[in-house]
Amino acid sequence: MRTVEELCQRFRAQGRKVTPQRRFIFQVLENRCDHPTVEEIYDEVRALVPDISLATVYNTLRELVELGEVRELNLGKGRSRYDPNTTDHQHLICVQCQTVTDVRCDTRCLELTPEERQGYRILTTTVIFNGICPACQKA
Amino acid sequence: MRTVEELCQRFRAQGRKVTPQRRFIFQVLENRCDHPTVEEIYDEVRALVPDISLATVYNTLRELVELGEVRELNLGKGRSRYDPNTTDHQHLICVQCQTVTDVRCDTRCLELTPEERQGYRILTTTVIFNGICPACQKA
DNA sequence: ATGTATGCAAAGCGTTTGCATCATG
DNA sequence: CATGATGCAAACGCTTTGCATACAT
Repeated sequence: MRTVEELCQRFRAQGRKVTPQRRFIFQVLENRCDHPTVEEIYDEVRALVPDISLATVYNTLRELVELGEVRELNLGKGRSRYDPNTTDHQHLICVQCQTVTDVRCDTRCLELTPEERQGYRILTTTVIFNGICPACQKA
Repeated sequence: MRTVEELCQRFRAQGRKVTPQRRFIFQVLENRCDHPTVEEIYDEVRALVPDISLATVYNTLRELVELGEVRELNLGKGRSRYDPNTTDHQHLICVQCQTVTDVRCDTRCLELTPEERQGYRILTTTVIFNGICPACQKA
């Protein structure tokens, strides 16, 4: 995802408006690698703009996802998580505490053979490593 | 997943009861590779037991998942899909029509190095190939 | 006879939407 | 000043739960 200022420019360039609420949401997301949920983002932004509505957070996140500035992670049931890192990478998920960590690993070996492809045209490949994080291993 | 009769035995062995509703749900799932949703299973079972309740389908599916007889697929938003194939395999998903197809491919190359693992103990690796199915490519 | 399963309806949870009001460009 | 954004609350879709009744063991 771009910097807060770049995002503001991009929004304006598209006829969208830059409100204080949006600016704070961008700020909370910037350089974030802990894959927060909407609720977590909402709580942090609310510390800065006390009467922001949850719907505004949802709406702004949806726009950021549509613009390709943020990636939405649907890791099974429950709430979505948001990832401002839009470069190619995979995720490590702790099955106990649900912590999500970025991994960068070579996935080229996953290229399917024509038979395996079954006529599909492959666009992207998602890899999720499910495991137990260091903290949960101790407990 | 086991055969209908084997499942019935397993249920009884655990103190669970084998009702006609459950038997029909097992039957609809047996040898199934199209990854049906709860709604689809419900509709098919209802053709056999007209006044079965949706809650019974949900409850029975949950039990089958807990017993490891059926795998629940949470592919992003929306409803879950159920897969009676519990052997090691991956999925091809059409991003347009949401069709899910099984793939069997070698994922051994995805073994993470110690640095990549970041202290996690990896249990399973989920791979999803997102693409466009043959039918949608024509349209 | 005991206890689990059922159907129904209501509640739950995360997310979206409608609408009157507000404020950016 | 026009248009898009906001906050609120209600609606939504999927899933779970509470409860009285029915049925498998």
